[in-house]
Formats: sequence, structure tokens, C-alpha cells
Amino acid sequence: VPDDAAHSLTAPIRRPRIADVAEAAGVSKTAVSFAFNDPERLSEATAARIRAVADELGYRPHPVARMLTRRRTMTIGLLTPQDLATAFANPFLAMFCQGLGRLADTWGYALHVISPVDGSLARAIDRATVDGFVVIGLAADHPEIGRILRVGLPVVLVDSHREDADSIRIDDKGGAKAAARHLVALGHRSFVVLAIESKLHPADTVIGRRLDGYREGLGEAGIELDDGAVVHGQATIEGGRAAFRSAHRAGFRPTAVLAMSDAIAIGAIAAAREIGLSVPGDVSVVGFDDIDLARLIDPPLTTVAQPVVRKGEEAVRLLMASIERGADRVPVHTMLETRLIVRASTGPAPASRGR
Amino acid sequence: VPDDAAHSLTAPIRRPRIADVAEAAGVSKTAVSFAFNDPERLSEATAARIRAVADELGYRPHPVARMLTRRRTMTIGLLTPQDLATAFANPFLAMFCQGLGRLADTWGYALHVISPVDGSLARAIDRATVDGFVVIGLAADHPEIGRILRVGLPVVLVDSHREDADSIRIDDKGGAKAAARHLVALGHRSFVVLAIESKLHPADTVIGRRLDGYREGLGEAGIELDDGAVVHGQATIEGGRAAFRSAHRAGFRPTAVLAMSDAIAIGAIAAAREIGLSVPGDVSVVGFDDIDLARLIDPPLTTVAQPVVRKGEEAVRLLMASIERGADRVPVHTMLETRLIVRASTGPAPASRGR
DNA sequence: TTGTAGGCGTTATCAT
DNA sequence: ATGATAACGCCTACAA
Repeated sequence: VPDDAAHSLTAPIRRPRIADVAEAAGVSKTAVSFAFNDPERLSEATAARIRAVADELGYRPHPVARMLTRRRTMTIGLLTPQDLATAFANPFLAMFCQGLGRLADTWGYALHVISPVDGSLARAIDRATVDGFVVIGLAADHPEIGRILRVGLPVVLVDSHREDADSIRIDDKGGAKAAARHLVALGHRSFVVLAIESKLHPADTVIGRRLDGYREGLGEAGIELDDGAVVHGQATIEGGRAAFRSAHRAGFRPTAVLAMSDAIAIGAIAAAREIGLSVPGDVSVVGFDDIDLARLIDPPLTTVAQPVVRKGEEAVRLLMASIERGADRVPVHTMLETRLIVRASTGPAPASRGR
Repeated sequence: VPDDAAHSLTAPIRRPRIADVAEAAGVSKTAVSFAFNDPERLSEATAARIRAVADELGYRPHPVARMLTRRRTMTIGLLTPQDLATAFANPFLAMFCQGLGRLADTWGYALHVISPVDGSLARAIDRATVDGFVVIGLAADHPEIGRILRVGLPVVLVDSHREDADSIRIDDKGGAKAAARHLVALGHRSFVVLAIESKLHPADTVIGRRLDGYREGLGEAGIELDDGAVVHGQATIEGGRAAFRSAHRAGFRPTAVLAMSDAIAIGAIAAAREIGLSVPGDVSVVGFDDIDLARLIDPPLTTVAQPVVRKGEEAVRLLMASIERGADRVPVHTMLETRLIVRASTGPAPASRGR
């Protein structure tokens, strides 16, 4: 290709490289590299000249090449098993990202959101150029986590636990139990649980633990939860709406709903109203998370609060320690508290009704 | 299930490379590469054997090295001038990300969120390993946009416009005008505008255009907006709360509030109530965006709706066209509609009051 | 079907 | 203070 193109008005065909700058400035590639990364080692004059030439040519160090030699990406990955659209439809994630973001920013790290590629998390992970992962919504024994660990990349597990990785959890069971007790104390005897949908087996997930908590809380009053009374739906407002409707269609007429996320709870309230039920007059609803929304909606939502933003911050803090201090560190396991916040979406049980 | 503990004791210090696999499998590096990227070109047997060996060694192609040769990152960058925490505190962004995510997922692209590093967008951009940028909240003449374009990376501008890049906008001015007219028709004469805070000069931003729309709508009724009656705040619920309070402290007693985002509007409603004002009894509030939240809060928010999710989808669609078909394409400029949605946060003006 | 060799663009090492 | 050269780890003509 003749370099006539260089004189044309159109943008240059090829991105300028370090060698181009070196040649144009009459120095070595090394010098150019120094000009950008370690100017102290160059005389004031040459450093300035190199910068000028680079600017003139529109040269910027190629970030990928730089990553390759530096062995650092300055990026943390947020790994979620849901597709991007679903994940962001849950306000919980945005709130968690606030926490991640606040700390990532202070450390100068960028945020890479990783969701399955064509349904495959493995492929997504293989593509990801990150210095470490914050993993949310994945069971601890998910094979991908083992694979990541084996490559030597730091991992912080959120809401699950294994011995060989940092983790940060909340008291899911206790929180769920408190929610159930609260409803029982209000006289409710007929329940539906709106659970978070997941393809993964629920052994070590929020789903299983919260369900345990609900069961335990109800059990104290001698109440058993029908298997059919646990309906699964996406952790979004729409998911909650659909789940409540589906329970209703299946013949359930609960006086109280235990929702595993605020988004689901909010959707359930919307669905209940569409059916003509009043909240909390006919149905009481308890959520989980205490997202900003919870206290703003009508009626303000009774919910199990967890420190979502702090959870994000802690996750990054742990990850940074792992990245900075190397992998041969003893894993740290953090547990954050939950607490029931009673607002107006729950009230005394109405006169008993079916099922 | 492998014994992780035992495994980690013997785990190699160094990540296995393609050469290690090649040697262990007794083939060339090419063969290993083929086994991962183009298995058809290998015999069934050798491909399987190579895979087995790779698996055994825990080998994964290094994503950065792969990017370097492929010249593709399979990642799109979302560029925002705000810090991560602030950006995610606005539900608008999560909604926009739903749109981005839906299409990014279908194209197999991941999402990289880029915010200023130590206050410098330039540094953040230089770090970013992406195939293209979706730029939101940045004026079209921001120098960084020019720099990105000069490197030849595709850019889709959201909410701003320049001739040499794709863009996608909404009718900000028309929407704002409709909001102002609506309030005027309800008899309001005393206004405060709650604007989105920005360090950038507002010439070609949503801020300037919406302000113009407000002014025009009010102007039709002969109403002028005091300069002091335009209060700026972060586009978050907290920001809205603070902005309303600050206006109130400054002595403003509007009967109507024009907020440039729903988050701000929701915060303003909260602040108004804390002060003892009823909405819409004492103060009417109009938002902008129509986020999910808008119809769920109490009272349901009158707002200027824009198709936020579709905006995200369109942005990725344009970006993909740009990435796939090369940069020598005529820029496409998309305009999406806005429309006023009247709910319950606006009502007739109360008997006239001060200022 | 498999192997060889060169390139991707940078930083790091070791001279000078 | 500056430069030559070797990594970094992979992909891909081209050759066999």
C-alpha cells in the first residue's frame, strides 16, 4: 500500500504503532515507551518531543498489547448467570453495582459485566480479560468457579461459600425466618412463596437458604408449606407479577406472600391489585433486599433489608486484597447482617379464606 | 469430582500455555490452536486427544493474547462521564443497560462500563479494550469523542449529535415543552426546574435542550423562568431530594416542579413531603424518562416518557453495523419519540402563593 | 492432516 | 540517557 493515503484527507488506514512514533521522532521504541510510562528516565527535551510526535500522529498505546506484557487488565469482572437484560431488570443489581463501582473507581479499576455467551458461562469467562471475578448468583460448587480458581485468578463469591475462595454472605436464613414470623404474628396461616428462578440446583444458593428460613419460621407455628405453594419466577418486577398470577391461577388464595426479592414482591403487589385484591387488606407481602424502591412504592414495602451497596464494596475490597497480595492468602469469609423492616405492605390477616 | 486441595498443592505456578499443551500432546502449537478454534481441520482423534490434554493441564487460551491477534475484543464499552456509583444510582442507566444487554447478548458481546479514572475520561478510554463505544451523557464536541473516532473505533452517540458518528436521540425539547404546557394548563404559574448536574457545558446536552423546551412551553403563557429557579443536582433520588430542599431553602415556593429525570422527580417528591407539602395538592411534579418506578410510586409520576430500553437496543444495533461493516459507512442518525404521560403527581394549581 | 515461521504491539532486560 | 532484543501468548498464511 502506497503511503499516499497518509496525505489524503481521510483517516489513516492503520492505527499508528509505537514503531511509527519511534521512527518519526528519531528514537527507539524503548524511548517512546518510556515517554509514556516512565518519563523520568528520559531527558525533559526528548520526552517532550516524543509526546509531541505521538500526539501529532494520534498515537495511543494499544491497550491489549499493554495488557499482554503488563499482565494486568485493571478490570474486575462481575459474573452473573443471568443474561444481561434480566440481570439489569432487577434493581438489586444496579444497587450492588453502586457498591462495586464506588470501590472499583477508587482503585482505578473498570467494571466488566460477564453473562453467558449463547447460554455458556464458560465461553463468557474464557473471553473475559479481567484481573479477578466477583461472582454473584452462582452456587459455590459450580464447575466454572473451580476452573477460574485453578487458573489462579482471584474470586470473591457473593452469597455462596467455599473454603478456597473469599466470600461474602448475609444471614439469608435468619432474615427469611424473621419475615415468616412477622406474618405469623399477624395471624396469617395461608402462604405462598415467590422464589427466585434458577437453573442451578439450589443447595447452596440464596434460594435454598431463604426457603429454609421461611419453612422454619412457619414451622414454629405448625404451618407447612405445600410444595405447590412455592412458585418460581425471574427476579424482576415482571417476573413477580407473572409468578403471583400463576399461583392465583393454580388456585392458591394466600393471605400472605413471602417474596425472595423486592422486585418480585413489587410485581406481586401489582398483580394482586390487577386481580382486585388490596394490599395489605386482602394480601400481605414481604420482600427481600430493601432496594431504594421499597420505601417509595405504594404501599411502602415490608422487607428483609440487607446492606446491598456495602456488599458490593466489600466484594471489591476482598478482591483487591487478593489481587494485590497474591493468591496464597487465607480466604476471608465475611458475613453481613439482615433485618426485617416493617412498613405498610403487611397487616393483620383477614378472616380466613381457602387453601 | 477432583480433590481441589490436593490439586492446588501440585498446581503449577505458571499458567499453562499453548506450547505446554502442544508438547504434552505431542503435536504442534498449530494443532492445539485448531483444536480450539477450528476443530474441523483436525482428525476427530487428535482433536479429542488435544482437548483431553488441555483439560488435564487446565489450559485456557489466554484471552488477551487472543484479542491481540484476532483484533477483536467482543466487548462493547459503555462510556459515561459520571463515576460508576453515581451512574448506577440512576435507575435510568439500569434500564438503558437492559436494552444494551439484550442486543449485546444476542451478538455475543460483553459489556464494559467505562467511567473516569481519577477524574480523567481519557485515561479510562485508553485502558478500555473494546470494539466500539456507546457514549452517553457526553456533549458531542467533547474532545475524547474526537480522539476515539480518530483511532478508527466505532462510536454511537446517545443524546448528542455530530456528523461523523452514529447517533441516537430523542425529542428532548418537545417532551420538555409538553411537560411545561401540561402544568400551565393546570393553572400553575410558579415553577422550579430541577436540572441534571453536569461539569460539561450544556450546549448540546439533554440539559440544554430540555431547558429550552421548558422555557418555550412556559413562554407561551408569558411565564419567565428565574435563573435562580433552575437548580442542578445529580440524577439520582438523593440528588433530587437535595435539589428540592436547596430550592426551598433559597426561598422558592413553587406550585410546580419540572424535573429532568424521574429519579430527581422522585427525590423531589420525597423532599416535598418531608417539608410537609402534599403532592400534588401543594406541589405538582413532572419527571422525565418514565422508568419502571414511575408508575409504581406514590403518587404515580406524571412524566415525559422516552423508550429507554429501545434506545439501548438501537445503540447496540448501530454499533454492530459499524463494527461489522467497517468505519467507512455513512453515519446514521436515529430519533426516537417522547410523549407526556399524565399520572397522579400533577394536579390543579393551588391558590396562588409566593414567588 | 499437521507443522513452520512470522506477526500482533507493547513492555522488560540488559547493554552501552 | 538511550537502544537492541527478547519476551508476552496466541493466530494464521503458507508449506509439507
